[in-house]
Amino acid sequence: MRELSVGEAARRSGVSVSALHFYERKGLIRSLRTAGNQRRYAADVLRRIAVIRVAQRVGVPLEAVRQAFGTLPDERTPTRDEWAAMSARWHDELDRRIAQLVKLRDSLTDCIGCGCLSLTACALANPGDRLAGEGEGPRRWETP
Amino acid sequence: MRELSVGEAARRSGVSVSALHFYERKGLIRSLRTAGNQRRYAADVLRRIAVIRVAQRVGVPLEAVRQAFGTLPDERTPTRDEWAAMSARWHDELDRRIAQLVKLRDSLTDCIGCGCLSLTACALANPGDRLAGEGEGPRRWETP
DNA sequence: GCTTGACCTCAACAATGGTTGAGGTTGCAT
DNA sequence: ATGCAACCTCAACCATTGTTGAGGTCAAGC
Repeated sequence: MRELSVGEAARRSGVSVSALHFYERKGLIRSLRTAGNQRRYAADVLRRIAVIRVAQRVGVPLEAVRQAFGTLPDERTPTRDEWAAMSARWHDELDRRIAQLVKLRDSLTDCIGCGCLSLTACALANPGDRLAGEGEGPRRWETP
Repeated sequence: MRELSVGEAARRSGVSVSALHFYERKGLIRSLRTAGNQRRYAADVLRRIAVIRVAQRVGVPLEAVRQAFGTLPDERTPTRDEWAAMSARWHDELDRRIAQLVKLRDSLTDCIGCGCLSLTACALANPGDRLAGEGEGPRRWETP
């Protein structure tokens, strides 16, 4: 069986049929149609869905995934190398997220020690690593 | 200055006034009111907001934060120990998220090697660590 | 005492990521 | 050839996390 119906794709990927419709509307996946207008997916749709799920687990919005998929060929199913390149980018993304969380966790540990949770020096209160406030942002909060 | 107006709280925490209103509606923060019905925040609101931001960065929904805040005293401002207990829980949560991401990243590395991205054995396709499929979920996808 | 900026409430709207339902069609098995 | 599950489209709806605007009030300086 070279092509998948929506139902099969849904069962095999673990996402709902309506989600597949939705992804298609958003340009994340693509379907061929039978004479009777029913969707038929090439096998690579399963990889795409897997990537979508990975992205969602790390908080990457679908629009970003769509753009990442933009580097894949549209008509033919991607080669192993093309997938590997995409995977490598996700790997880097994961690295970044992990580093961010580790930093966050360690900051939190420090904050338990110091009693703070919203100081200028506290990474918790400073998202995006824009720590040095430029006039705006959190101020020192005088401990009682 | 023992009490903060919305504007001050917003400037010092880095979130918008409308977000503060929103958090209050959702029961995440609490305000006293002046004779003229304007909000006045106790200083601990800044910590609460910091915690909210941490939570959001790791993908915890506000409702969960509200429940976590349920363990804090409602009337009096929390003691350092009470905050520390909360922080410890967040620390554990962060640990879990980090472990998850690391696993995800390493799985991805493996997948680059094996060329897979949606196999039964692949953690990427199996969120929530429910790896052993019980009949449902992803099936092996025969490599070409 | 008057102006001005900060504040109030309430309702509507926005983006994301879908789900649900109505109303109709396809395709496989018997 | 007919019945039934699976499919189709389209529109409406849902939760989350806010923002925007209208219409009105408060408070502090001049």
